[in-house]
Amino acid sequence: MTINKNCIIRLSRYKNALYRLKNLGFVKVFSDNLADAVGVLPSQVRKDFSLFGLTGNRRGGYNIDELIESLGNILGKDKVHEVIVVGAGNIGTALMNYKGFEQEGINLVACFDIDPAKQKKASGMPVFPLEELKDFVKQRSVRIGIIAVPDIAAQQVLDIMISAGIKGILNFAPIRLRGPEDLVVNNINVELELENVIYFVNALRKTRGK
Amino acid sequence: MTINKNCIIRLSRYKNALYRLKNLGFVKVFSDNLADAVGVLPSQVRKDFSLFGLTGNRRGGYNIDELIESLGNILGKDKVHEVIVVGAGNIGTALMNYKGFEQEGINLVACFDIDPAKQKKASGMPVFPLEELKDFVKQRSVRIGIIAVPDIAAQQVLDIMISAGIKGILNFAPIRLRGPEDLVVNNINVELELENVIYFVNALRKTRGK
DNA sequence: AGTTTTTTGTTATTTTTTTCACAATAAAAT
DNA sequence: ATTTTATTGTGAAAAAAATAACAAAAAACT
Ligand SMILES: NC(=O)c1ccc[n+]([C@@H]2O[C@H](COP(=O)([O-])OP(=O)(O)OC[C@H]3O[C@@H](n4cnc5c(N)ncnc54)[C@H](O)[C@@H]3O)[C@@H](O)[C@H]2O)c1
Ligand SMILES: NC(=O)c1ccc[n+]([C@@H]2O[C@H](COP(=O)([O-])OP(=O)(O)OC[C@H]3O[C@@H](n4cnc5c(N)ncnc54)[C@H](O)[C@@H]3O)[C@@H](O)[C@H]2O)c1
Repeated sequence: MTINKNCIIRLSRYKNALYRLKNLGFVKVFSDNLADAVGVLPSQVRKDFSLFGLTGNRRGGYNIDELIESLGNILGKDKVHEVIVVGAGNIGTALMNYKGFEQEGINLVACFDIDPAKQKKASGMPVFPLEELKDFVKQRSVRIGIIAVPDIAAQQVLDIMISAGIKGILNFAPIRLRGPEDLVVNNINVELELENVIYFVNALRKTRGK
Repeated sequence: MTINKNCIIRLSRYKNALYRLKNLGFVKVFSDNLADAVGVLPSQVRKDFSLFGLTGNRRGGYNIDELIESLGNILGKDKVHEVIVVGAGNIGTALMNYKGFEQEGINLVACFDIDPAKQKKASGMPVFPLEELKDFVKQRSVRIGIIAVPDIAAQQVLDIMISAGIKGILNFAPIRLRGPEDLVVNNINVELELENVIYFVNALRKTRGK
């Protein structure tokens, strides 16, 4: 059983689909419902579940509440996770304003920036000077951080975060970050994804005529 | 030769790494330099290049300028691509303010929103009423669009975009979009990525003791 | 009660992707 | 001019992931 990023991503998607099905009033679900909701094959759903010992009833499908609970446990939804943001620019501000994290047990607790003009402690989420990051993270044992600073600053910010005890990073800077082997880094590169969409639109136009 | 999303993503990464190397004054590059910059094995780099007929010189590596040009052609960097944004909220505004797209030949030309309070034609990028999307897109033959509206509105917005002629989507709404087979959709799901980071941080803590 | 139908859970198969391995070759060194 | 060294380009091998296949089991039906 190899822990595979795509597999965990699928678990999150199953969980989100289950929330929706539950809201729609469903009580049980079959692997092909989930497959359809997420865009994979039913055998993939059952394979993923099997990997984590998630079981249903033959001919009876899966109980949605139980499945949500089990997936929640696997994905760490049983506790609230505190997360810091570094960089109070366009992206950092968008994240701080976003209301959707709370329901997922993700709690953005503070932001840090080098620009004094961005710093504010009054209303909304506090934005502290970068120098205060280390103490804050250590004191509150924050493990997860988001990097939303320009690419040239990203590695240096990461190094500070690592020294403070951060173990997992969501990185928006379009640069490959270097860190110890046990550091978890997921990258979101908007330009790359757009460029990729453009490539495939062109590629399809070429192959499918017109 | 199967066109594979990850492979194209790697081509973009190689291209970005080459920009940096060029700025640093390098003229030629070896597969292991690129591999290191991007975080893959040298054989992967050569395999990718081989798939697209990109060649270098045995023992001489690759000429950076030539490689940038070739990758640029493959990735459609020879022309400027017009892109529209739908949803002038947190994410939409962050994207509109972002200066980095221009250098990549990506031109965000307009935004559309249903909320009259968000609409403005004066300074900066124009934000038009949603009803004007179809005409705008048809008239300018825009092919690519970004969805930055709440999840409940995303599918309905997509349908409008498709009817207007949009062929490729970058979607920020945490929902699976349905469209015709030849529609290209890349999703950016920030919560999912964060949840994933959290999972692996916890998983590592469990396996590696402490 | 027995038969049919449906859906799981898991093993086997296939496909895809990555990695290896090495001959071909060009530059550098002798 | 010959030898050594370094690096590509690609076909073969290995690894990983996805898909299919199907026996086991449980519900529904007769
Ligand atoms: N905004 C977008 O839509 C977008 C799109 C694609 C990629 N990105 C990437 O996301 C990242 C953030 O983009 P943005 O548009 O929010 O940038 P931004 O310039 O709006 O904000 C960056 C913030 O980081 C702060 N900062 C700079 N150096 C710092 C440091 N060493 N420590 C702490 N704070 C520091 C700045 O003061 C600023 O507030 C960038 O790497 C960018 O390339 C953004
Ligand atoms: N902001 C974030 O950091 C963040 C994080 C994770 C996911 N997301 C996702 O990104 C999307 C956008 O998030 P946001 O924070 O920018 O939302 P937002 O609420 O700030 O903005 C949404 C905008 O879309 C507009 N809108 C609503 N329905 C519309 C319609 N039918 N047609 C056109 N415009 C419409 C609204 O008027 C608003 O301006 C959402 O799907 C959200 O779940 C955002």
